[in-house]
Amino acid sequence: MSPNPRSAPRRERARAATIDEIKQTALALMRERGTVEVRFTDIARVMDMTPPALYRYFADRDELVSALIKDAYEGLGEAVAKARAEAPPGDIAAAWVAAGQAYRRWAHEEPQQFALILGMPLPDYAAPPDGSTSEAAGRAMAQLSSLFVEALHQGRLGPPRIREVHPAVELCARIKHEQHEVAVGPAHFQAMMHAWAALHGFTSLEANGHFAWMDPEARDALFLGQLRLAAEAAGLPVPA
Amino acid sequence: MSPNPRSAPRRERARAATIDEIKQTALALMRERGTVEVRFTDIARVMDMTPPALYRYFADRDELVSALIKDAYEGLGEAVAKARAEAPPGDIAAAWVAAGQAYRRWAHEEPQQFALILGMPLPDYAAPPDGSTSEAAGRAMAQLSSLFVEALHQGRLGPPRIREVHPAVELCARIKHEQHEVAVGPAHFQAMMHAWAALHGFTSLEANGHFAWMDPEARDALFLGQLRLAAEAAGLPVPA
DNA sequence: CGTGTTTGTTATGGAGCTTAACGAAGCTGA
DNA sequence: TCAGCTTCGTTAAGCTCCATAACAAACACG
Repeated sequence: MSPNPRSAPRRERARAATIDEIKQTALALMRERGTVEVRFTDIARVMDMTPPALYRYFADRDELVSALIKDAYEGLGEAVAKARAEAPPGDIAAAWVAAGQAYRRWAHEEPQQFALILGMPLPDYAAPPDGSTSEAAGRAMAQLSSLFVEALHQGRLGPPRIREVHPAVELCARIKHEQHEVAVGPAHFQAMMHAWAALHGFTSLEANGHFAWMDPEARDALFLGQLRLAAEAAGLPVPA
Repeated sequence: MSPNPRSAPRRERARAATIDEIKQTALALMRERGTVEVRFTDIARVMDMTPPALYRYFADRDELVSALIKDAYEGLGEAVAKARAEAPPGDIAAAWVAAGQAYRRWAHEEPQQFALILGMPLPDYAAPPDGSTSEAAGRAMAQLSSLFVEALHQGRLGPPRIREVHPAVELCARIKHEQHEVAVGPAHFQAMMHAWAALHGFTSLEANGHFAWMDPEARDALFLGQLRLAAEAAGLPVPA
């Protein structure tokens, strides 16, 4: 064992650390400038490197952005999952509020990342080829779906306030059900989508500054109202 | 009147036409490439001009984008107003559906313009200094508000499904009321915001491709369900 | 017509992305 | 230890685009 047997992994770790530093620097610059645009030149300058050096780690700028998008998907998913896990166990209403607040808070704190994954898709970014077209959609649905399942098991899932489920929607629900992505019936599937849309709408408008004329306290209250309304319509226990 | 007395206006008209052509070309390129980015070089090439010529009409690229944003505000506002006007007069439910469908259709047909005004704001674009921070928000509110007023006058505006209105929200509603931007009470003000958020959430998710895995027919049905739910919660007549 | 304005051109500079060519450092194995 | 390979960084250079400057043509108007 003349050299270090972990020498190769060490180099890999250094590489991983550099990749991470690049991404973190890119995020910091995005936050600083309030844009999703990011210049290789700036990243290099902050990192005390020359721009071409970055090409050892990312083939081009799009590849960096793709990596940032992937991270953002995970970041949002984790934030929501963590909030749900930290809510009082068994309390569906609290879990729904916690998840919604996490979604909103993440969007508010990371508007650039939020725009990256849920705003207009980049022209050339291809979703990771591992299946799911939109990972964020998948995660959101999974989080929501499990909430409904938990409520069902507790016998606290009421009928959603939906007049009738259109056959096409029912078909979609069945497909999702067979893919084990959604474990509830068609009516609750539709209710889930409505709840997600309402949550996302408020979040998106607020994150993009269209509620800036409102008092923060009013925004908070309004958001809670939106969550209550969605829960009520979906047949979930209504938060206090 | 040796030359044409309207000769000066003629030149102005030519200028206006060129400005319009630049903007239309920019929009066409945005649609074609699926981006909000637009290159002066490309616009000039399409218009058989050289890039510097464009600087006779717009000081820089940001000024062009600002003009496009302003147009987009108007485009969305007009689309919604037109749809409302064409709905059967006096039928609140139909008007709500028509307005919502117009909002959704416009976002679907012009995702770039939609992103421009309701997506992440550009870093350096300053809202037109004539007051309203977000014109789109103002227009949307005005459209919604007038819908509620009409329902009220018809005696068909029920109580919104809202438990209690938070004092901060009530204050916001009063301010808006005094500014003559919203002519309904606090509870219905809150209901309006909820309705707008739900409408916008579905529209935004769909326009950004996050419902692409769904059948178009299912999306249509889902959207209608969302509108019904929002109307019901707001105390508006519920569409059929 | 002659003058000043408008609108276009070509020439030029500067910034950013990206590739190519090269050098320094570190791992690897005799 | 030392030669060879890989990795990582540099400098040099080309391309594209934004933007300004300087200049030429078209045009309104007295």
